[in-house]
Amino acid sequence: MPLDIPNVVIDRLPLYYRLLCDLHADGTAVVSSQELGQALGITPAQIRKDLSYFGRFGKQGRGYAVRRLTEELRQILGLDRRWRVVLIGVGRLGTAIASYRGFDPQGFDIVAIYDANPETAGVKVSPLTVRAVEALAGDLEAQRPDIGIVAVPADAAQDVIDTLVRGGVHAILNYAPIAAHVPTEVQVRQIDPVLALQGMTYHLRRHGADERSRA
Amino acid sequence: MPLDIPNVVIDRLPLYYRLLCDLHADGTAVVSSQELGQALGITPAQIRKDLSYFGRFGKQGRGYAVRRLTEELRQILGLDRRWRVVLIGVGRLGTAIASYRGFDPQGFDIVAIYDANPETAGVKVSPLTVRAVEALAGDLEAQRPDIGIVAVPADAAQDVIDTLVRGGVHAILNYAPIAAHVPTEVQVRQIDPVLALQGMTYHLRRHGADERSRA
DNA sequence: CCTTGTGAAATAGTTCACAGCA
DNA sequence: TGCTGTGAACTATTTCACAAGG
Repeated sequence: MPLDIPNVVIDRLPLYYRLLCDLHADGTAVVSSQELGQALGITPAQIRKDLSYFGRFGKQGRGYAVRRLTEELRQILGLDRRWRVVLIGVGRLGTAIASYRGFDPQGFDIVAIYDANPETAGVKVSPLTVRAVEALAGDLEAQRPDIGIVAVPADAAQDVIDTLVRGGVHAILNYAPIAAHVPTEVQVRQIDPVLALQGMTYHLRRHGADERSRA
Repeated sequence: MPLDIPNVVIDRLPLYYRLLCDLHADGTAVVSSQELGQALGITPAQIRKDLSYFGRFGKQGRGYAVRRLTEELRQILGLDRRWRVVLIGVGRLGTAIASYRGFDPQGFDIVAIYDANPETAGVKVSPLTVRAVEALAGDLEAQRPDIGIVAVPADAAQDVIDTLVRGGVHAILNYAPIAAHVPTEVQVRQIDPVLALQGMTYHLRRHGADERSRA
């Protein structure tokens, strides 16, 4: 119902969802915001507030029914269906992504994989044959996938992203080290280990004195 | 000098730094906050404010000298030195990380790689031999690396992280799908494609009507 | 002109603290 | 008692808007 839910809230939901799935697998039936917070390093108040945007899922004095809340979050996040994913770029990283076992159980099906290198066109990952990237635009029209994963070199990435967007893809997971340009209605998430490392070295520096004194 | 710089600001700095490096490589000598913002999808005011936490690097009426600003950011982020990195987990993902060419030019040296699988102990990535994960704790004492990259399965990750922390590592890049528990003085960055995808499916759902009407 | 650097204003997000219910 | 759900208070972050300088 509510249309103006902060984006930070949305991005925490998958965290809650994953923990709840684990709890459910462990046989836990009820959990409090306190316990959830402890496990995730988030304050209980924040978790309660986040969930309250979507409804009243808890029972006072008890906590949240794990099964019920898992189901609600699955609905909210749109994980009650499967999503069709295309992967572009089948180098070492792309191959690792294509063969990652974590997507399928969460409802993400990689339905096609593409590479610009003509020598890479051939059977690669178990059920999928690598297609020429030139076929991407046409395939998008025919196949209408929901999500694109971009694992091509930086200098090819914006072109691939443009093709995906023109082909009607509204969600892109970008592993290429560029600031992707997309229309506002297209979701992008960036995965960039170098930026992550550089964000940490800032803190390491300011902390160097401590570290050295332990030597 | 200033000690209370918002963390969001720090995490944008690497973005600026990378763009400035690119501009420098292209021969651009001066750039305005306007232009930087355009390229990164960030408001010019935000960029000016972010930079102002660290000093006055611009010239009114002109903009920022690319070379100067790049140099300042390199200092600020601690990229004016090399950092020693250990990688734990040499499966498909770990192998892709170990052979990624993007770390070295940014000052990150992978100095050792570890795996729990005894069969994996042997020469793997060009200059490095995979070591048994049992050797990690001892090696940390001797080698004192700065950063750990964790690419092991979820159920092994917290143990590895504990070992890294006990061994004096203060920055961890975690690819394992768990909420890592570390003391506050240890930096952690999470790389989790499934969480990223799940954050996007929420938006895809709320947008489904548009998409279907195009069919 | 043009663009920075920056207080002040506005917005966004988090935490508090307590009423209400099992 | 124990815990949720939630306005209100607080804190953080972004944006505005303009003086000042080249």
